[in-house]
Amino acid sequence: MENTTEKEKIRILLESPEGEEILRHTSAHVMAQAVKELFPETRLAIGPTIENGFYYDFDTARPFTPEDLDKITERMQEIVRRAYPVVRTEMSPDEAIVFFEQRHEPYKVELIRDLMEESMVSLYAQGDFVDLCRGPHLPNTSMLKHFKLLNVAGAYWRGDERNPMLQRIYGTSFARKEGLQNHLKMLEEAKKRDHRKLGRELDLFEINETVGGGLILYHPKGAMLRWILEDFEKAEHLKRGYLPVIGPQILKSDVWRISGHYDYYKENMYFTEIEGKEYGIKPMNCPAHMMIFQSKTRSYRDLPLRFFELGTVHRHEKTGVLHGLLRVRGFTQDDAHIFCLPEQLTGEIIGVIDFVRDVMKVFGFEYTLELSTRPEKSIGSDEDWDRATLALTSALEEHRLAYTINEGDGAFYGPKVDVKIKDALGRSWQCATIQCDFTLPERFKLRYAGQDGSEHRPIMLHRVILGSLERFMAVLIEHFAGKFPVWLAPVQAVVINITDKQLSYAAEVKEKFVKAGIRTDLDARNEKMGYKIREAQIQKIPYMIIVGDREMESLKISLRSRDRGDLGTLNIESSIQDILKEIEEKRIPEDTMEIKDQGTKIKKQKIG
RNA sequence: GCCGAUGUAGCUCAAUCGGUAGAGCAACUGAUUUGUAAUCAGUAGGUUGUCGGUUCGAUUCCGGCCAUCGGCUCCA
Repeated sequence: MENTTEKEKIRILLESPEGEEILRHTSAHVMAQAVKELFPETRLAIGPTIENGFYYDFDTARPFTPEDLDKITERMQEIVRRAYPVVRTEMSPDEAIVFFEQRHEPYKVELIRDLMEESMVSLYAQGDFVDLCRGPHLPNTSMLKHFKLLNVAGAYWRGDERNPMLQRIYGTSFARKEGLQNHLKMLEEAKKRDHRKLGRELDLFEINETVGGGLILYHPKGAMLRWILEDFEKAEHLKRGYLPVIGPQILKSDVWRISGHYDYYKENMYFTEIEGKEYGIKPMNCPAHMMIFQSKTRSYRDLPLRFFELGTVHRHEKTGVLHGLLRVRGFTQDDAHIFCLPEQLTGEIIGVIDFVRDVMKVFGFEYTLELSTRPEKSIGSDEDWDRATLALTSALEEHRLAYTINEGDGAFYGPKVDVKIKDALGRSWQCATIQCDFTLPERFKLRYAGQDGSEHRPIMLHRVILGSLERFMAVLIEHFAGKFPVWLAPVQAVVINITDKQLSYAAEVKEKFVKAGIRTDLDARNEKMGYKIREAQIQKIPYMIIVGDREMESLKISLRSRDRGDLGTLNIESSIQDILKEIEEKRIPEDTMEIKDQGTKIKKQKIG
């Protein structure tokens, strides 16, 4: 028997991040054991831990059903009750191969073949179940308490689509009941905030089967939100010396040959034909910007030149990857290309990072920076790479910005800095990215006249701040759970009359708000006030302006805030001023940051 | 693209064993004139995703396609 202090110690250890990782790993083994007991013909593949959980891949005769998950859960609980000690043994890779061949586990054998240079491999056993595993594990299966199997999915062996598809079961496991409960609550909250659900409920946008997958129809309120973001972006870019440019939707394939897209990106592009000439619908904005740079002789005095475009691009994405506004086939990027002198590069990068900082502050996002360096498959000279990487790092260092390095994760044409923002549920999203590119200036033969009178190649940065407006809107919707700050709310206020008697006064009040520049509706329907308030709350309209006899007689209004409830009877003019101030300051509602969890889901989208 | 699930009214869902579909909300009409999250009554609304097969008869069974959802893969 363990004494209490010993138990206490173990409990504390298990609650640490490392402890929970071990716990989850053992959970995966217990699940595999349960599956083997219930379906002995199943072959084991791999079962690692992931953020907040674990999974195990199985090769099965038939896919698992939700009922199977229930059975597996029951059997897991039984295995926990059986309280098997978890025993580590070691053997040489050769012995291990024989061992797993005897047990008819071909995937394990394949894994061991990659470990042949090791002198020993470790195995963990609990009861009859033995798995190849580096460990460590819990000493006993009875220590598993709070776990739940979540879903089944197909997954390729070793993540390669040429390999057979296995059945993966995802689950989660925690040392404390509250941990599990919180996590499940977070998943539920994420479901409630799902931008696809809120997009319908708030009547922002739709994706229509007849129109096509991955193509967005913005409804008036969604389009309003887009406009607000676009106006904001235009103003911010003008403040920072960007010049507007606009390229066409289709460009002759000649351009795509120059840019390299015709060779490297063709399978993601759509093509059309005009009078026998092939045109490509743009998947990126850069070639048009290159052409505009090229359109006349440029001098070093013109640089830096910052071309900005809210550029709508179309990319062929496989049907299975489409996902609401997050992964679409047509989207608009807040795209810019900065052409500069070598000595301007660091300053320009800092300028973009500052830009990102300012913008993310406005929306209330925390973020982290990641530097991605040269990948194996890449083009350009070592000098170019070194110079560009140095420019990025020195910009980060000079600004004393914390960043992590993704070795070899850069674009094939240059290194990049990605910005990962973190939403109210702790999930991260990639939005902004800054990429150095030597290829395109080369391919388009861009040049400027230097101070020395000779021609030089400018350096170019691609960058987006919000990334794709579609994606950013999705993140905003989920981050705010549809309760947008007033400045972003498509409808900022709604006038609610109590009876028909106040209709004309209500219309007057609405006019005053509208004239002041506040997006205000009038709900003149013959419904009870409570009904209209309920509807406005559900529509997450920031302010409800209530007018009854009392307000009409005193020429006042009663104001109700979506977030703070009844604010009492107020003057029209001072209410307008207060709301305008809130809009001006782009104030963020306090309750946005409700639930935090470690859940991390990274969605990337390429820029051009 | 791959594995699995799903597709019924604008939305959320129901329909026993195969016998041509029903509710709530929304919409519309009428009554009601209301004080901080749902007033009452009535009316209308459907080629059950789509194409084909089996059957006397298909929302139901089978197959193809499309789309969506959960993943995988992909994401210059």
